[in-house]
Amino acid sequence: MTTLVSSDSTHARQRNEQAILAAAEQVFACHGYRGASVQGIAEAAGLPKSNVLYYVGSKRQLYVTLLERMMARWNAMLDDISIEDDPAEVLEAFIRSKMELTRRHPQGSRLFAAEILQGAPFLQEYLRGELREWVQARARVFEQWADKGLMDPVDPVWLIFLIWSSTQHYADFEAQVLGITDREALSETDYRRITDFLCGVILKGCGVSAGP
Amino acid sequence: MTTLVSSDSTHARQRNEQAILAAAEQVFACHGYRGASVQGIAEAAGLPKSNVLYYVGSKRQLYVTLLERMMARWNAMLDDISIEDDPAEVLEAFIRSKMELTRRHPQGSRLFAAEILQGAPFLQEYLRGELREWVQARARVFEQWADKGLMDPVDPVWLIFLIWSSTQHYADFEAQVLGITDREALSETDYRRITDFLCGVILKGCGVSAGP
DNA sequence: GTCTATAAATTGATAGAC
DNA sequence: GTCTATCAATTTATAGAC
Repeated sequence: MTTLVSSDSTHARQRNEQAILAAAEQVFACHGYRGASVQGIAEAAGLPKSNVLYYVGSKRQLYVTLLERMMARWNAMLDDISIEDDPAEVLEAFIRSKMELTRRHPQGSRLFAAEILQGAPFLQEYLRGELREWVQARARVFEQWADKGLMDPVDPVWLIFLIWSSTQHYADFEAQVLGITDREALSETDYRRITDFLCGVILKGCGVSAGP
Repeated sequence: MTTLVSSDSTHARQRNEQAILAAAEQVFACHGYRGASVQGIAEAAGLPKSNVLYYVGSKRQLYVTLLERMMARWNAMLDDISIEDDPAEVLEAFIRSKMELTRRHPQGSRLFAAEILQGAPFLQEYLRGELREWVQARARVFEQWADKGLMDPVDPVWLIFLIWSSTQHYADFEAQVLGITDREALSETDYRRITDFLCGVILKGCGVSAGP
């Protein structure tokens, strides 16, 4: 009995929470933390405002939950590398997985951008800790590749930022991309072509040739 | 007499308006249109809220004024090119002037990013009109260069987006860049090195060799 | 769990004293 | 020109009926 009831309410809870998270990601991405209103999120989720606050506690908690979900997606993308790996394979996989994150989670990507844009008040710790060490570990590998003549001696941190920025652009500046290219949306073919373009230019640009 | 008085008030007006514009650019860039409050802008400008509204009319007018100022800076950067020009020179000048815009006007660049992030409600017309034609005109020149074998046959629009995104990144994601590189600010030397890096990788990456 | 009502603070904007 | 006082609307959040 309790099982049946709690099963029903659990389903209702899960369904509502998912609707709220999706709606909130869109609204926070569009207007930033301060610009987003719980009212607006509730309307986008098709629920009364009170229900939204009942489920998520507060606007602040909701925002943190969304940031954490986006960080989890981001971390799932970051696999380890070593000097023995092939530079071309690693850089290409790097670009492709980052672009896939943009394509699959454009709202989350924009939410992340809005957070950084306001000075990253909620993500300072993550940026200066976890993420910084990840970047520096990769940078060291890139430098060793350059020492072995496998790629040009470019600054590895600027290279990582180049990959991040050029892929992130298609989420954050989607409105500009669509306006200039006169599209309603980017198709999977568009994404494939853009990714191929970025792989081609960036790999060639830092002197990495195709794998063995 | 009238001249003297109006001269004084004109100076006061100009001084206050400049303070308001600078403060508003910072606050709008940080929190977006909806997230910014006239109160917050007034505090940043060191003026009472009423005075801000007295000078600029309304929050909306202030925002539009700032967008127009940023568009003017942007347009001042966009010089014409033709098939006779040297691809290496043009692409390098393109990257350098865009990076200079980022360096000189980081707040304005972030304001622009926040506007696009929310779907460009105020800039739709500009994006689908003026800017789109400018991009397509350049794209045609790039294609003719590729036909003449002066550069690789890459999609010119994706190439323009690559240049825009990789330079814009150092304004929009400044908080991330500073956090990861453990800096307080980017120095002029940093900007020079990043610009050199981007010129090197992008020009080499699309098969453009150094000028004659 | 769901909803209405409401509290307490803040929003953009204006009126009017000085 | 500058400021205080104030408007109506909206903000986050909670209390309590059902």
